[in-house]
Amino acid sequence: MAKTLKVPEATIKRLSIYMRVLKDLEKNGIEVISSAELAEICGVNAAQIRKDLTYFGEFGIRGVGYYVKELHFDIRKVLGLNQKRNLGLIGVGNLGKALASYRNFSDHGYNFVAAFDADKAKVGTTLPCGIDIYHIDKLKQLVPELNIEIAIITTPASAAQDAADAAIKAGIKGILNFAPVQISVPDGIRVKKVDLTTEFDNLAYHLFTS
Amino acid sequence: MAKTLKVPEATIKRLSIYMRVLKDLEKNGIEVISSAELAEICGVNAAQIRKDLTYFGEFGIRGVGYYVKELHFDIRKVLGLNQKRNLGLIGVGNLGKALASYRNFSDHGYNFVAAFDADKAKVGTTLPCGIDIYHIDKLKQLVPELNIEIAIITTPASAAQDAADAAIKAGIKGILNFAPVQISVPDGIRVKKVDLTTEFDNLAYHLFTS
DNA sequence: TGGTGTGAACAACTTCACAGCG
DNA sequence: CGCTGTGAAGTTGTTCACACCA
Repeated sequence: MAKTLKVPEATIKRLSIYMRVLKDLEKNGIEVISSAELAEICGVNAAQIRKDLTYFGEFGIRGVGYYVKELHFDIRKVLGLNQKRNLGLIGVGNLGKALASYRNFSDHGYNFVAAFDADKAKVGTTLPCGIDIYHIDKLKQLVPELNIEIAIITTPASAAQDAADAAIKAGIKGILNFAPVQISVPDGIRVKKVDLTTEFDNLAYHLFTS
Repeated sequence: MAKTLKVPEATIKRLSIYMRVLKDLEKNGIEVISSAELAEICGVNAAQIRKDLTYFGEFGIRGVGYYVKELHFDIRKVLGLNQKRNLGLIGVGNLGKALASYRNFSDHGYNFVAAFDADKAKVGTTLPCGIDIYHIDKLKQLVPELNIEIAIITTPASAAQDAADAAIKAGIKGILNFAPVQISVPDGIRVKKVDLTTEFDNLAYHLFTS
């Protein structure tokens, strides 16, 4: 019985992790798992897992645990990941190329369908992974045409805001921003920033301080 | 007057962001900034910034704000980022190569000094960015020799745990793990996992669910 | 019996509101 | 006067502990 209390942001993040682990367990033929065992693998508290799940319903069997395959399917559905998503890459540098060819994304239903760059020398060429590179001006046309839902920005910091503006004007609703700069967007558009340097800073702090 | 109350994890993460913004402001010749202005740029609450800073001392001037250059320096010091760090890359695939050549890291004092891989065909060659590739067996020797402090794991999931084990045996204390798998480590070793697929999942959830 | 589902206690983090200082 | 620094209030997220059920 799905309740519609507001779901903590932290819960959403963990569900995505549970899903990955369940997928793995399923592949290895594990059929049933308890919250305690799953917690151990995911590195979280067992009550946490049970509580996370109650936001969306009851999925377990008392005295037994959870059916791996079933729970995997249910979480998938809850997260809206039971369908493929088309991605557009904006900014074809080293990082962009690496992301576009990262197998793990397509394994999870995320497919790059086009790449965009301002550099005329790159436009018209094709990435090793088979994705064509278009000029940024083509966003407006290709976003609807190829049904691109999410833009991945891997431009230099100085070009990131323009890239975001162009993507939004073309109809993009979600952006994953790898450029080391905060970009501002109108209401209704969702941006996630992935700041790798921040991760280093954090690690360094914990390693070398006090 | 630095107090030694425990510092929230969330505060550490934000300090790293403030620092990046302050660095930028300094470059643009801004000399003074109020918590309200800085908050606006960072997308957080002004009181949050002031509170974050109180964990480490008093850095502002009432009625005025903060001296950009000074605050930048102080946060840098607090985070232990006032010195360079040597990184070792383990797993020379597309992602690894992209990270090693990412200018933004070296701009912030993080330098890749060696790369390691199990593939004999890669060993002995040099990356475009000038970093030599060694066999994983060389970790034990080169980690102390090159003073490598942090390992960046970009191997396939199946090789990540072995890579971590080897790095730890060689004396590494901090690991940034890009492989899509949870790795387990002994006490005293710090691991940060960067899970890019999770970021997509999160974005997709917010975009396409209720 | 053993493990889920969950209210209630607890802990962590954020925001408010204002005293106090430059 | 304006903006910092900070106790106190408010909010959000986590863990406990146990009733309940397969």
